Amino acid sequence: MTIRTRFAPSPTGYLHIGGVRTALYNWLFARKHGGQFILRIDDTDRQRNVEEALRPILDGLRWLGIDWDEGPEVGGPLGPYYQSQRVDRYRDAVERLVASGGAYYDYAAAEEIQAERAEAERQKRTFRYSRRFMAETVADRRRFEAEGRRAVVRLKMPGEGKLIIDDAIRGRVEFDWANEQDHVVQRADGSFLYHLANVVDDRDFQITHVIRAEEHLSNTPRQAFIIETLGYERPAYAHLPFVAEPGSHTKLSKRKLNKYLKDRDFAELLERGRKIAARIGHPLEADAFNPVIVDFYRSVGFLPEAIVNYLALLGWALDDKTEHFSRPELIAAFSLARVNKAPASFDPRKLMAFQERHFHALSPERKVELVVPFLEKAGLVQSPPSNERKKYIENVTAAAGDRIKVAGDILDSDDFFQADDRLEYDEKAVEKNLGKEEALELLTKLRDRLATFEPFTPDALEAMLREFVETERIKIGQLIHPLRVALTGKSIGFGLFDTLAILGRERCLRRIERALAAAGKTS
RNA sequence: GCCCCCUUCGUCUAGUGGCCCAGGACGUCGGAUUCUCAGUCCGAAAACAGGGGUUCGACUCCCCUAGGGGGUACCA
Repeated sequence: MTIRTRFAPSPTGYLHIGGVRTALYNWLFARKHGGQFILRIDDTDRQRNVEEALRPILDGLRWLGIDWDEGPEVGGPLGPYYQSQRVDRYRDAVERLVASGGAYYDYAAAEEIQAERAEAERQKRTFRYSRRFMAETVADRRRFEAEGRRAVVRLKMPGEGKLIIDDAIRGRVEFDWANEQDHVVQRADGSFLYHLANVVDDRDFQITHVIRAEEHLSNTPRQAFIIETLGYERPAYAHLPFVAEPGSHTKLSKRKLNKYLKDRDFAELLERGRKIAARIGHPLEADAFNPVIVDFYRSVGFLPEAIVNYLALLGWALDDKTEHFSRPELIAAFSLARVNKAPASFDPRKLMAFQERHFHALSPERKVELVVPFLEKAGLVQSPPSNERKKYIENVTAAAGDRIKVAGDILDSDDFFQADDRLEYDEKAVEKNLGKEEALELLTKLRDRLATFEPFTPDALEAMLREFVETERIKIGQLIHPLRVALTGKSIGFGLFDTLAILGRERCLRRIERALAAAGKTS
C-alpha cells in the first residue's frame, strides 16, 4: 500500500511555524516512503476570501520546498480538496451513521444540554448526556418538531469498554468509552463538524498515516468511533508534540508577540527583521511580520533550507551528533519513531545558528543572487544590475563574509552602494575619529599617497599602509579608524584593506576629500 | 472536576539496565587571534523533577507525588 499523508490548513492568511513543522513531518514521512503528500483545505467555516487567505500558506509551503502531490492548484484524482465543496460526502456519511445506529437525531436545545452539564458538575460526576431528546423513530422526530425543536445529529457512543490506539510516537494509549460524550457531528443548521469531515476526508483521500498535533490525541476516540461505525479502516496515528514558546512548554501562538518580545533572543530576531523590512519598504504591521509566521523569514532573506533543517530538529533527532542536513539527507534519515514526545520550545537563537551555517556554505554566485533583490528594493542598485555591477556586489558580499547572516543584511553595507557625495556619516563616529587635528593631517598625507599608489589591491595597500604608519611612528589603529569613517561613514565595517580596494582609488579619494572638508567645517 | 499526554544542562537533544560520577549542539562565561564589527580557535560552568519499589546494578522498568500541556463545544 502506498503511504499517503496530509496536511489540512485552514485558510487563515498565515503559515504558522508550528503548522510548518507538522506539514514538514508529514511531507518527510511521505517522501521517505515514496508515498504521497496531500494538501486539504479546512475551510468549513469560511466561505469568503478563501483564495486570498490561502495564498500566503501555499506560497510559504512552496518556498520551503514542501510540495504536495494533490490539493489546491495541482488538483488530483480524489478532489475536490476543499472541505467546503465536500458537504455531499459528509451528508452521506451522517445518513449512514444514523442508519447504522451509530448516531441519532437529538432535539435538545443547547441550553438544555448546558443545564444537564451544570447539574453533573454540581454533583461532581462525569457529565453524560441523558439522551432525553433523542429521536429513535420518525414519530419521535415529528413530535419534537411539532414542538418547534430542531435536530442536531449526535454520535451514540458505546458507553463501555476501551479503545486502544497504537500511536507511532506515544505508543499504546487507552481510552474508556465511558468518558466519551455524544458529540455533535451535524449542526442544527445542517452544517458538519470537523471530526466528521476529517474522518470522511481522510478516508476519501486514502490517508494511511495521520500525523498531527497532540491536541488531537484526546479527540481520537470520537473519530475512531465514526471510522468504526462507517466501516472504514483506521489509519495509523502519530501525535506530534507542540512547538512551544521560547523557554516554556505552552503552545507557540502568533497572538502573543508582546509576551515573546520579553525574550531577548526573540526580540533581537524581530529587530533584525524590522531593520531590513524598513529599508525595503516591506509592511511592518505586527500581524504578518512576526517570527511565529513563516512569511517573516522569507521577507528578510532567510534560507528555506535553514528553516527546514532547524524545524526538523525541533522535536526529532537522528542521533547524538548529526545536526546539519541537506534535504535528501533529511528524507533518508527521518522516522516517526525518533520523534520526541515532549513539546520543544522554539529557540530563535538556534534558528539563527542554522541560518548562518547554511548561508555561509553558499557559493559567492548564489549569495549574490539572494542579496540582489534586497539591494534593488532598497533602491541601491538598478534592476536588473549589469554584469559589472554584479561583480561589484560579489566583491562586497565576499568582503562582508560572515557578517551577512540573512540576505537582507547586505543593507548594512549600504555605504558601498551610495554615491560618494551622498554618503551619510555617523555623528558619533566622526566625532570620535575625525575630531582630532592629527587624524585629519594623517588623512591628508595618506590621500596624497593613495592618489598615485599602485596596484590598488588589498595586499599591496596593506603593505603600503603598514609602512606608512611605521614612518609616522603611530599604531595602525590610529590610522585605520579615521580612515574607515572617512570612507564609509561608519566606525564598524569589514576589513579596511578590502574596503579600499573595493571602492577603488577614485572613490576613496573623493570620500576622503569630502570627509576632510566636512570635518574641517565642524571643528 | 474528569480523561489523555509529557518531564535529561537556560534551550534543542543523545541515551531502550552496566559503555554515563551522562555525550553533542545553540546559548552563556573566560582566554587567544585581530584595524572596528562579524568570525575563527582553545577552555570552563551547566541536567537525569521528587519519593518509593524491582534488580547484583537504574537516566533507562513499575508505582506514587509534584509540575507542565491538551481535551472535555452545535471550534478547528
